[in-house]
This record gives sequence, C-alpha cells and structure tokens, in this order.
Amino acid sequence: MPGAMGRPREAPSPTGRGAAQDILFAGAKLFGTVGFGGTTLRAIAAEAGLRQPSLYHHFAGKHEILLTLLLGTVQPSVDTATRLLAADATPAARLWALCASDVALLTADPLNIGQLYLLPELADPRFDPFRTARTRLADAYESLIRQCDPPVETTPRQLAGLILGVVESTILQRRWSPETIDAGLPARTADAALRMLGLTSPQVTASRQAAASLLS
Amino acid sequence: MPGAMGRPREAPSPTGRGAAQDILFAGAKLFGTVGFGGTTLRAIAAEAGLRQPSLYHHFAGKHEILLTLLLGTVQPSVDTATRLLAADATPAARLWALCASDVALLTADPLNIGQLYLLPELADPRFDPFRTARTRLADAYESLIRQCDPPVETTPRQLAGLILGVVESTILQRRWSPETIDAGLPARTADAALRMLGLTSPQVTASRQAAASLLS
DNA sequence: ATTATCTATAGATCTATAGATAATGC
DNA sequence: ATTATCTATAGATCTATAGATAATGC
Repeated sequence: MPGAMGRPREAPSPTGRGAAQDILFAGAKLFGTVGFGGTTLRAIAAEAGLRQPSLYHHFAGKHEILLTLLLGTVQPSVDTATRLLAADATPAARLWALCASDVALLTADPLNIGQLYLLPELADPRFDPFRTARTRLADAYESLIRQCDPPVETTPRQLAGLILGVVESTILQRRWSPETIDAGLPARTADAALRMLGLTSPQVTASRQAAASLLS
Repeated sequence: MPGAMGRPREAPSPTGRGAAQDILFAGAKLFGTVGFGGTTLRAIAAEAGLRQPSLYHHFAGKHEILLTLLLGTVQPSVDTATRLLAADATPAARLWALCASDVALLTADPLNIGQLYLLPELADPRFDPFRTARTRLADAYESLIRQCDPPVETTPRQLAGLILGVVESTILQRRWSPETIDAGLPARTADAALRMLGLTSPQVTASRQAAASLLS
C-alpha cells in the first residue's frame, strides 16, 4: 500500500492488499478450478478487478503467477522441515511434527492452494525452481524416516513416497470429501504415517506427545 | 478394424487399433502432460495422425474424450472392488487385495493415466459420471475398512480418505520419483494401508498371504 | 448408399505490444 | 518524472460447421 501511485483502478482491490495480491489470489482460485491451461489472463484480470494488460506490470505472464504461488506455498513447509531436522527430539517425534505441520498448512487456506501441486503443467521446465524446493522437502522426510530405523525390506526413499502421499492426500480429501476435514486431521494423518513405518501404538502416542512442544 | 470404411487417412494409425483408440491414446498423453485446458483438439489430432475436424466423427468434443478415458480407467477398479466386497476371506485380506490391485492398475499403463484423476477440471459437472463411479469405489474401501474393526477414535470415512490417499499417491510417485516404482510397490502400499488401520505385523503378513488367492 | 476422412473457413477467442491517461513525487 | 493503470488492437490461435472426397457395402 505505498500511498496509491499511478493511474487509479477502475474497480477496487478485491483483497484490499494491492494489485499483486489480487492477481495471485485470482490465479490460485482459477488454476485450482479450471486448471492452468484453462485459465486465461483475461479471466485472472477480471477476477482481480483489473484489465488484462495491467497484469504485465506485475508478472511476466501466467507462468510467473503460478510459480510465485507455488514457491510461496512450499516455502513454509521447507522452513519447518529444516527447523525440525535440527530440532532436539526423537526422529519419530520430529517426523510426526513435520507430517502434522504440513497437513495443517494444506488445510489452513480457504482456496485449497495445495491443488496447484497436482497440476500436470508443473512438468514444464519453467517450474523447476518449485520442483527443486519440493525435492528438498522430500529429502527431509527421507532423512527423518531413515533415522527412525524403518523395516529393512523397504527403502527410506520408498517410505518417503508413501508418507508424502498420505500427507498430500489431504489435497484430494479436501476436493472429493471435504466433510472428512476437521481440526483433528493433522494428528490423524501423522499417526497414520508413523504406523506405516511399523511403530506400535504406544510408540505413536509417545511421538505425538513429544511433537506437541515442537510445534508451538 | 472393420475392413477400412470411409475415405483413407492421410497418416497411418499410431496405435494400429483404429481412430477412436488413436484419439484416446493421444488425449491421455496430452492431458497428462500439458493438462486438459492446455490441450487443443488440433494437438490431439496431430498426435493421433488425423486432421482436427475428423475428431468430431468419434467424439463430441474434448470433454467426451476425457470422460471416456476416466470411465475406462476407473471401471476395472470398481469391478474388482465389487468382486472383493463379496469374496470369501477376512476383511483385512480383501482390503489388502483391493489396495494392491488398485496400485497395480495405476502402475501398469505406460502413460500414468491415473494422472487424469488429479485434473482440477474434473469439478465440471460434465464429469459427474466419473465422480459417481469414484464415489462407489470410495464406498467399497469404507465398507471393507468398517469390517476391519478399526480404532474408534477415527471414523471409517476418514480412514478411507487416508487409505485411498496412499493408494493414489502412486500417481504422484510415478510423476515425481519414478525410481521408487517397482514390482513390489502394490504389496508395500497394501501393507502400509493395513498398518495405518493399526494392524500388527503378523496380522498384515497373514492378510497379505490370504490376499494372494483373491488376486489370481 | 453409407462411412470416415479430408479441405476450407467463419467467428470467437486470447496474448502481447503500443501508446494514452491520471495519479503521486520532487 | 515516475508509476500504475487504462484503451485499442495486430497477429495468432482454436472450435465447430459446411461441404467435398475416396473408400466399402449392397
């Protein structure tokens, strides 16, 4: 809000937080409902309360809007993962905390912005920066899993795929059966993740309790 | 191959199985890489070795191509689920078999066609027939889960969301880390699903062994 | 005659640029 | 002067239809 520079807008800002935020919010909403390829710059502009050419003053194009959204969404997860990798608690407790934190992030925003992770267009090299960040997150999961001494018949890498899968299933649960989403989902999901590693119920309970102090 | 009727094609059939199959194969490939909205009828036609207007002789439009693909992909899962709901084995063994069967289906095709389940455009009412079938599949999971006497602190519906999530994580694992895909994935995933329900290792092993005869 | 393909194209987009406009900053 | 928006639009699509064409079936 730098004191209103430039020619005034025809329509007011829907978010009240400036044109760039208006565009990102509109993009998240449209990408998540009609897809990336199905979203036009004109549609984003209309939703953001601007004319289409005005978007170019803030973003080089549609790809840059999506990339900004992706990086802004994955960054809090990577930050938490980095913090937990170095935290003082058992590996199982830290893994529990990471799973619960990610599920909480995925359920917190009103637009189910995690849906953007599922877009097939992310294969485009222009989204490599996001894929790099996402790989770092997967590496953090794998590292914590390895420290949990999982069963030898499955590799930590394979277990990371399964556990990330159940965490990210939050996205599809919000889409297909939103009635299963409640405040308890992060804990249920983190419990399920530890059980997948073969931890017993008492071990899961202990990890959940130890994780509480890591997430304040 | 009904003896080549109509004007001959300019290009040969890429699949060798007729124009309709060419179109479906091309559609699956493009929808999964550049998305639904990012795929044009011209691109499908080019990939299928036809001219764009020829598509209309087989499908009413892009939506019908995707809907055909979706229903053809989910149907085998629904069939297996229906069969297993009535099969003669413990609920845990039948649930193991269903999970393993679905993961096997999701890893079997070369195009990772399950990606189509993740498209945001499926919210469009034109894909309601698919959503109905997918709901029936989710109901089958929920029914088997309920028969497994899961922990009371989580509802069968919520557990179905988590277990379907880990099964469908196969799709994202193929996309992001294909090196974790091998012939053992269906069994690993089904094991993980039963562990999420709180079954002990001996119970999981027994279910896995009992499931073998259900999947012949 | 029927079928499956083709060519041609009207009409409706959509993207990206050029350049005008209406504010504030100095 | 700088900034952020606007209007106008060229050029490049893309969809869907009309109608021609080249096979087979009878």
